[in-house]
Order: sequence, then C-alpha cells, then structure tokens
Amino acid sequence: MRGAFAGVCVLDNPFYVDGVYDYLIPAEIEDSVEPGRLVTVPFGISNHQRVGVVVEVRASSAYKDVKMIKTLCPETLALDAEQLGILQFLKYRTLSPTGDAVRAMLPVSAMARLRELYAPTGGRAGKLGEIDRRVLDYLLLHGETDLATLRGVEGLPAEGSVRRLKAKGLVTRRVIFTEKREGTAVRFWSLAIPPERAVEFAAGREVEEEKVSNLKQRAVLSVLLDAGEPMPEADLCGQAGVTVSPLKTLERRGILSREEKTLGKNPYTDVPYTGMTPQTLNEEQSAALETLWSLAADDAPRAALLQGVTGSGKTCVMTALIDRLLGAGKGVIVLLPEIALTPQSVAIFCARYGERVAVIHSALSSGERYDAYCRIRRGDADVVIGTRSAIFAPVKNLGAIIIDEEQEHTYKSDANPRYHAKDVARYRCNYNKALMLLASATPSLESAKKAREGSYTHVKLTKRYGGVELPAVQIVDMRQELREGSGSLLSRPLCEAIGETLSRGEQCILFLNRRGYNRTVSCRTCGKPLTCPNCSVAMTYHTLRGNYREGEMVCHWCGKRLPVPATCPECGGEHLSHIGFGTQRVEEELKLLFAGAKVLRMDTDTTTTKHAYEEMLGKFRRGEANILLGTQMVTKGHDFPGVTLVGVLLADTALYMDDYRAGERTFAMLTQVIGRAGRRDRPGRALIQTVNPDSEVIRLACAQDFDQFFDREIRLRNLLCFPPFCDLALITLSAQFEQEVIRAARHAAELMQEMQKDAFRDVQTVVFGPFEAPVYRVDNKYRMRLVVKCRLSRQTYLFFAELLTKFGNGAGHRVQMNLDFNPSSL
DNA sequence: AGCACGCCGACT
DNA sequence: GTCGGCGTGCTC
Repeated sequence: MRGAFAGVCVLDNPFYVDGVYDYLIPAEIEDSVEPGRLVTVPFGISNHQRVGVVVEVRASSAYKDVKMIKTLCPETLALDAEQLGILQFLKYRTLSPTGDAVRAMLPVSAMARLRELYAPTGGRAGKLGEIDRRVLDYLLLHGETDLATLRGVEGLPAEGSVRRLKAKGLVTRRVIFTEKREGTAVRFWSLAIPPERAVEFAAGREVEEEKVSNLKQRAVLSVLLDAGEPMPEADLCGQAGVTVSPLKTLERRGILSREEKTLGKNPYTDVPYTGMTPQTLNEEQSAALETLWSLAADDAPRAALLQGVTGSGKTCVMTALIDRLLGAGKGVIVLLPEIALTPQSVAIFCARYGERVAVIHSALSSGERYDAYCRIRRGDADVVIGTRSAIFAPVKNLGAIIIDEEQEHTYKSDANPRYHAKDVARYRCNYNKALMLLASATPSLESAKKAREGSYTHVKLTKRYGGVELPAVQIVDMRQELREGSGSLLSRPLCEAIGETLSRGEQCILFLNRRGYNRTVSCRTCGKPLTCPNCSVAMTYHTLRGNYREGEMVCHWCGKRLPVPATCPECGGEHLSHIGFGTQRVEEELKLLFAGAKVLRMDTDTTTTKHAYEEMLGKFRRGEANILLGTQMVTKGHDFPGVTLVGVLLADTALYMDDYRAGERTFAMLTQVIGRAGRRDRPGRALIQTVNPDSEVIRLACAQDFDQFFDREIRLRNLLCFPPFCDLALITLSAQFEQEVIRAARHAAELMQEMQKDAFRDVQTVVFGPFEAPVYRVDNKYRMRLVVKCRLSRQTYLFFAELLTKFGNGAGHRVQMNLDFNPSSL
C-alpha cells in the first residue's frame, strides 16, 4: 500500500511561505506520483493552480482539510533522486525558495511549456479601464484563452490586465502543461528504397514498371541522393525548390520515409579542430594522469587540484582522464568560464568524443537547451561541456566533474539561487563517489589552502609543454609618465617594443583592465589608491544624490565613510586623481604612432555578438592584424602562435578594486596575460606598466611565483579576517521608499542582535552597516546593505533562514531582503 | 506573493 | 448608512 498523501513544495512561493504542503493523491495517478514529480495543485484561498514538486509520499497527513493534486506533469520534467538531493542542498545553502532552485536545475524551456489560461467568470463588470475592457470582451467572445495568444491578439500588456481582472474576480486562471514539443522537433526525410533504384527514378527512367515522371519529385530524389543521408525537411524542400507536397506523394508511393527527430543539433560539431593535441604525455603529465585516475577510479568521493603553469598541457591530462572514465562507463562534466568556451576549446572535445558531447552555454536557444537536457538525461550524451549552469546536467553515472580556471568568479551565481558551482560539484561528487577536479594556473586562495592542508590532492605540472620558455618580463614605472600629465598609456619602452615587434612582422597583444573605472581615487605622486583604514581595500568614490561636489569615500566592506582628502594620506602629494582610461583612446594613439599597423580593438563595445568576437579572434590568429587591444577577453586560453609581445597597459586598475580579492585577481590576470607571449620557436616578451612598480603582487606575478604570492596573501587574509578565514554574508534590502529601506535595514540589524541573545547565542557574527549599496538606486529602488562576517555552519544557515522568515513576515512585504553568501563581488 | 478579513474616513 | 483605503495574517 502506497501513501495517499504527497508532500509538495509549491514553486514561486517566497521563502517564508516555502514549506511542504500536504495534498491528496487522486487514485488514478497514485502509482505515478513519487518524489521528484512535478504536479499542479490548488493553492491558497484563491485556489489558483500552481506548479509544485513532490518531495515525499506518505500514508497520512496531520491536516484535515487537505486539497487534491490537480494534474501530473510529464515524466521528462521529473527530478531523479540525485536532483532532489541537489534541490535540497541548493535550498539549504543559498536559502532561496524552491521555485528559484528548481528553475536553475531544469532547462527553462521545459518550464516554459506551462501555459497560463484565462477564462471569464461571467461576473458583473463595474468600471474598467480601456485595455481591461478590451481584454475582457475578447475573453467573453472567445472563451478561455492562452496568455500568449491574448498578448498577441491585443498587442497590449495583457499580463497587467488579466491580473487586474483576476483581482476583481472577473476572470480565473488555470495553469496547464502542454505535452506538445514546440519548435524543436525536426522532421527528417530519407530514401525508403535502395539508392541504385532512386538514381534511375531521379533520371526519369523506368525500373520494374515503375517510374517517377513528376519533375519536382525527381528533384527531391536527386537532392536526397546528393546528400547521401537523411535530410531535415526544411533543407530538402529548400534545395529542391519544392513544398512538402511532393515529399508526401513520394512517401505514399513508398519511395521516401520520414522520421521525427528531436535530437538537438550540436552547434559546435562542425568546427574543425585545427590545433594540435599531443597524443603522448610527457613524464610529468603521465604521473599526474595516474594520480588523478587512481582517485577517480576509487570508490569514494575525492577532490584534487591540478595546478599547472600556462602551457603545461593541463588539457591533455584532462582529456586523457576523460578517455579512461568513458572507458569505464562513467560520465563527465567539464565547466569552463564563459569567455573560455570558444569553438576552439569545444572542438577539442567534439573531435574526440563526437555525438557524446553536449555543450551548454548562455547562447543556446531554449529549444537547444531542452534538447541537450534530454540527450543527457537519456544517457545519449555523457560528456558535458559548459558554463556554470552545466553543473546541473543530469549526467548518468557521473565519474568526475572538472572545473577549469577554478578561480574564476563567474562560477558563483549572482542571481537567485546564489550558488557556487564548486559547492554543487562537491555535493554531486559526494553523491556519486566521483572526483572533483579543479584546474588552474593560479588557483583561488581557498582551493590552494585546501590543497596545502591536504583535503584536496595537489597535482602539479611545472614544465611548459615542448620546453617553451616563459617570456622575459619588464616592469615599466608609469608614475613619471602620469606626473608629466601626458596621460598617455603608451610609455616609451612599450612604444619601442611595439615598434620592434611590428618590424619583425610579429604580433602583439595589449591588455587594459577596465574594472575599477573612475570610481577609485589615487595619488598621482606615489600611485597609491585611497584605502580603507579598517579593511585595506580601495575605497570607492560616491556621489550623494547625484551631487558631484558632495562626494565622499566609502568602504564597501565595513561601510566606513571619509571625506575626500585634499592631499594623499600616504605621501602628502597634492594631486589626487580618479583613474580610468578607455580602450578607444588607446586605439587612436596606436593608429597615430604606428601608421600602417592594423589594430583590432576588442571590448564590450566592439563585440556585441558572440559571432563578432569569434571573427575577431580568427582574424588575429590568421595574422590579418598586428595589434590586438582589449579587455579581459584577450587573456583567456587562446593560442596565438604569432604573438611575441604582450603589454599590460595598467596593471594597477585591478589592484584598485574595492575588494579584498583585488590582489588575487591582479595576480591571476597578470600571470595569464604574460603566458600569452611567445610560443614554441620564438621567445616572448612582456611589458607590465604600473604606477606601483614595487608592489609585491605585481613583482610576484611577473616572476610567476604562485607559492610566494600565496604565502603573502594568506597571511594578509588571516590578519584581516577575510575568507578563507571567515565567511561573508551580504544582506541587501531594497524598496521604493528611501526612509523605509533605511528603517528596514536598522530593523534587520536589531533583529539579528535579538536573535543572538537567545536561540542563536552560539552563532558568532560581526555585523557591518547598514550602509548604502555601491549603486544606491537601481530600478527606482533604494538599496541598503549589511555585511556579516561569520562562519557558515548548520546553525548559521538556520540563523539566516530565520532572519529571512521573520523579516518577510513582519515588514508588510514592501521591503525585500536578499541574501548572498560569499558574494563574488560587491 | 496573493488574497481575504477587518477596521477607519469620504461619498451615493 | 456603504465603498474602499491598506494593516494583519494565512496558505496543506
């Protein structure tokens, strides 16, 4: 006897309403309802249909007025046991509601297959607005209508209308699932007869008293014969210049057959892989592979850090490991940062594993995303390459999760649920007894620390592949240049180096980091940024209520405010400046100085589409330009064989970031950029321009000395108590009215204090703020913040969960509270 | 979030 | 006397 009641989490309930609700299971679907299934249920006083996920099935309920499940959603949308576990994990670790968590895990198009239907109730309509009137009239005339249709017919903001009408009780809402696949199903046509016979038909000749005389039908046959394989209907019709009608005739005659294929196209399979994958591993790589394989094959969850200098062939080790895992019948997920997920990097995997690869990235259409999801779920694809969200891919029998460039902050989600892909990876690896492999040339301090302490197996690759030497690095002191007020970012040494490189017919990359643009204040004399006395991070210039004169310096971590000083607190220099240079200006200068040189500028302005970006990189690789000038984009794993000079125009901009990770990011960025210069036969050269020539971080990055950088940085973090020595919780409050937000922020702070007096006395916190968010007003809402230093433990999560609940229940819903644990930036 | 219940001010 | 403002509280 199975249970007659289902515990259901209703999607789109806010956090403080997000409990498990009991529902009766209708007898006719009793056998199908099990944990993980999506259902629709009536909810609340209005009994509107909502979507929910079944989390348990029981024989009894403690409630007496239990409502009944309305419908069961398709099986393809059901969560399996592992996904249910991930769901609970996400909810617990990010304190986000079920709806947000489920939506992160399922492909959006699957959820979009929910349709909202509205029907008139026949109630007496009082005074109505023009639009509402028309919407209601339409409904009265046509009966129950889909929201999308309503939108299309009226060309009006129908959402608002139906909402108002519903509020007045004039219409009802119903949510249903459409079983039909929309848009992605492709019909394929193929020959149902031997090709020899088809050739005769196509030529108009008779075979065994049968003949195709219709010209259009013959055209279809020859196109299909040319292709030599089943063709999508659209292609076939297009190339033969016919409609579907001749195809159907041929099908009736038994000459053609059709097939509905739902297999999504893999947009990357047609990119030829041109680079070289060395088939043989060197000694160091082989040793690394054996270590990793022993961990992966082991019947216990494992974690390892693969740390290899740029060009040491981390990718070779990874693919060799994947080969073995696939051989053992295991699946793999490989995460890459968005900008590293290029056709080139994907082609390495596609060329090797072909149709077994599923690529998941932000440029996929919702249909493609859904197809990829289904292919993985069916087990047709067992190698998943993708960005952050690919961590949820329902890979069967997961053997390993590889996170490349693991220090990248893009692995942390900055929208609900605010999860870190690494945390989800660890959960999934534990569940599957799989290996979590973090790879990087410059690991995050957190990971490096764990590797040192032994909780991650530390695997190092120290030799550059093929014995390529690291470029010679030269530091250029920019203080002089800036003091002279030339304001140019092209120093004399750099210009000379560019000239020499161009004259040899070689290429250069110039890198300009635009983060921190114009928001920090630094001294022109000593080059030091204005830093917070408490946190030693750069302070940020704030204009108050748009008044530029009344600006002040604010620390985003502790909230400290200081007036903008007249002189530099470090050296007494009188010239303080806001720093910030654009790539555009540098481009102009380059064109002026090096007439005839072809400059490619690559930044967010010139690479609006992913396509434009690929094209630029292709152009540069083929040698159609001499200088590539760009932002972060130019630093990632692209192999440019012709580049012998790399210039960093201002290494300090990242250092000035108002973040305790500024040093870490500067180090990683510089190390990567330097690694871009010089491959194989030609020696490379790197010039680093800076106004802090004696900065430890810059010096160590130039020497590519991670270990020393780590020692120095970890000491600093320990001293100031920043992660990984504590955790940070960022509480953001937002609302339309300024006074309300300010009051709510104080209230939140008091609430925390009170809670810590009794039930949560053992939760240790240090609360900073409340203070204004860096961008105080967004979307007509004011935003206040609290930064809480704490240690995330079971008790701490409960503490914040209760804070969210108490706050949500109390404040009349007008002020929103948002929580982000260990945010990637402020 | 939604929605209803419920208790106070300006209107047919 | 009632319509409707939004404060408060509940949703299996």
